[in-house]
Amino acid sequence: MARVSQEHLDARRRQILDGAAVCFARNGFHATSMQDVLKEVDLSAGAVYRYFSGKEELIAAIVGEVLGSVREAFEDAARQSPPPPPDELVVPVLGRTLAARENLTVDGRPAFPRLVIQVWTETLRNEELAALLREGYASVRAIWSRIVEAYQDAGMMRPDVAPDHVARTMIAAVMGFLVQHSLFGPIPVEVLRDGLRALMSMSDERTASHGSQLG
Amino acid sequence: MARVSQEHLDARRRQILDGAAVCFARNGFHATSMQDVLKEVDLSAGAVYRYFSGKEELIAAIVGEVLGSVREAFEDAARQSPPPPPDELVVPVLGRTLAARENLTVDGRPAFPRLVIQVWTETLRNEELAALLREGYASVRAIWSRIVEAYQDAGMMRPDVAPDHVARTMIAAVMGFLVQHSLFGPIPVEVLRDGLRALMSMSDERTASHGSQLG
DNA sequence: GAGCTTAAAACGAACGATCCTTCTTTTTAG
DNA sequence: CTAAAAAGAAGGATCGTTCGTTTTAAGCTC
Repeated sequence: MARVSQEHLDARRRQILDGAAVCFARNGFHATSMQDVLKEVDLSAGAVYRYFSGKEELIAAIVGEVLGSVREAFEDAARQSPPPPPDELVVPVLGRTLAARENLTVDGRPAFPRLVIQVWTETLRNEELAALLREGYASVRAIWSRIVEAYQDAGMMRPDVAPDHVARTMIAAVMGFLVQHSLFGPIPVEVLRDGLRALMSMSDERTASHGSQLG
Repeated sequence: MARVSQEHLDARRRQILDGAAVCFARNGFHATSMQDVLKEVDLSAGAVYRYFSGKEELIAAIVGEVLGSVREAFEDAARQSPPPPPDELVVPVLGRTLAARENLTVDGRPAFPRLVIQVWTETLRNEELAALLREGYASVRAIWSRIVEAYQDAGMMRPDVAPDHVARTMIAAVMGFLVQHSLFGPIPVEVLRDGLRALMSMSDERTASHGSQLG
């Protein structure tokens, strides 16, 4: 094809990104060869290298997309008003995250959660990508801290804990759930929701004095 | 050296494992070349291949050790009697995990948490290692479920949530904390402890009827 | 609108580099 | 002196990438 429509070019680029994403989710970035990718997307080297300057750029593009999707999932969930309690806040975050790129699968399982872990390891060796991750993390952390402050202001939560610490704890729970999802297969989101709900039911008797006027 | 003492053989094996672990924590298993490992441990190929049949076996050995250490950390913490509440249970788990292989560092930072993430990705592509991970996870999950049952039996936690769900949630929190530690640098364990403590202080008003007789 | 033109798009063989591993040689400890 | 341990050059395979060739589709001509 020559002098092809912009839509075709975009579709090709996406085709390559999707095929590469599947390969990377299956085997990781560096155990996946370019030949693997070429076979998966059913294109020749010449075709792929027209759209991406090399493997590095392909990886960077995918990492960027994945980080963006996760960040959006966290930020969108936090946009709800009024902010739902933690156990319910976690549902839309994971819902959106697990639904991301649902069309891409690795032996019948969604590829995206696997991709997330792979992306984490890649940020460990690529400072540029690490900076991107840090930026998104900082943003999410700040937004979620606001929600925690709301909990405290409403007397729903003891006020003597730094909101940031609670935010990081909640983010950790979501991350860990995502890991379990990747490593052990699909888990209903309700597992985490109910788990948090149960934790929330534990009256803390050691320093019980906080705003909630007990009925 | 010829006809060398058993201790020397053991020390060599450990030297190789430690050097390789640092390399793998830095760059991942498959972006690390054998030459990288050889340079790190300051040995020749002939020496290393006397102790390990190849890269694959080296990876498997390290993955096994890492999974074992993490599993021990989780199980040991659960052995405390009486079982501490979640926020305090989490402290020894992370303490032991973060202290594992503390002598190994990647540019000044502990290598072990990074290694954990790398291990996860490796289990995604190696069914044998995946089985090992599943086994350890199942064991930890069962043991932690017991602790949750104790919470419920003592009236500290609402009894209408499956203990396994709570166990998985707590494990998720620890895993996620570990991820944050790897990706963003050292975090005091108190962050997670206080975060959980705050969550535990949230009286769940929707279905408040559970055993704890509010004083 | 059929056929030709042409430049873009895709192909795929092949290159140098690097990979993991082997194997011969050298060194070393008992 | 001897056999184990370590060395390190080199083999074969595979890697990412390039580049000359072929195919294709949009535009032009008649």
